[in-house]
Amino acid sequence: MNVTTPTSKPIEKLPQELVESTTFLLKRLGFAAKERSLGEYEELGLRPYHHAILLLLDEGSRETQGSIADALGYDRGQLVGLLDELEERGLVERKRDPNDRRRHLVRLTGDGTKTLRRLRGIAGRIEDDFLSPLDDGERAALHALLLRLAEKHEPRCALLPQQP
Amino acid sequence: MNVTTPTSKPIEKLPQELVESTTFLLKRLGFAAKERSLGEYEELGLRPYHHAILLLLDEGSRETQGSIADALGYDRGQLVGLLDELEERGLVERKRDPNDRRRHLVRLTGDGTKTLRRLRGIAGRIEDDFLSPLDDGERAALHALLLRLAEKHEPRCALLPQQP
DNA sequence: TATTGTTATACTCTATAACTATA
DNA sequence: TATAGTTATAGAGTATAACAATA
Repeated sequence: MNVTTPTSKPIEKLPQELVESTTFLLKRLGFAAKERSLGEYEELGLRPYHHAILLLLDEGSRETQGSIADALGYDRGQLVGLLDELEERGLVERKRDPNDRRRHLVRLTGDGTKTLRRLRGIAGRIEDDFLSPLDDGERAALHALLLRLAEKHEPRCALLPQQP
Repeated sequence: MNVTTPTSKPIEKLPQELVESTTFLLKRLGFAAKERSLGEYEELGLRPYHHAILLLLDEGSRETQGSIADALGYDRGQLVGLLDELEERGLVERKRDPNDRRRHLVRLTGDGTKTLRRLRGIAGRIEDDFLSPLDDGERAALHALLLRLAEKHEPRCALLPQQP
């Protein structure tokens, strides 16, 4: 459902109760951020999913497909297609793990590193534009609050080990 | 892509750069909030879209389909199906506007009001659980910050008229 | 001719599960 | 038998545009 484009006419207001709901704002802003990202990444023919994969590979050299999927929370079947697209463009390489021939080891290529640099630039611009209504202190405060929520709802975001 | 269910195994960490990105956290948390809402609303056979429509009708008695779509940012074609579902359950009524027979006037029924009460209860519980890592002051601070962003990215959320 | 609501279509996303090859 | 990766399929969600009635 297209929720992004404001009408040009006098703007009809959302119900007050929705605007007062923090989870509603999170849903709408998350959607807006996603739409923005999809649009900006399009110039490289990639999506945020690809960026996340390249970032992960850039951090810890070689990963198996299963560990990539687990770390990013992606479905393994979906990951195959994403890696196919990255491999076709020569941004990553897959090769069999000689120790366990069921596994594929994936790694960044030189072109992948270059493309990652461009993606970082795009992502940085999106971040800065999206947060432009806030000053630096407010941005830090928002990030800290979101991180607290993410530790509960997205445990992969946790900075420190969970205490159950 | 299934991003909700944490694995039971030792949790693989997301790339640090993603966790440090506020827009990334907004996307993930917005998605998590959406999934949570969809699940909880299921017991009534409804979705958050229906809740938003009922809230809008509850605020300002009779609305045309076009004004509902504009206020909520929904596609008009999609709204038809949502209203069909609400009408089948007897939660809203549609009738032609005698002044302009192209228009349909939509209003809440008594059952609609009752169901809205139950939806408010569900939404309140979701809100409280989702924000449970934060105390009251932190929740207010987060809401205020998100509202600032929403005024830019979702003008319908604006509390005061825009100054262009 | 423009607008309101409706319907139909197509396209994207994603969830599921069957399949292979290795272990 | 269980696991890693692959492939195929179906379903939900949504965007687009054609359409009928009315202005």
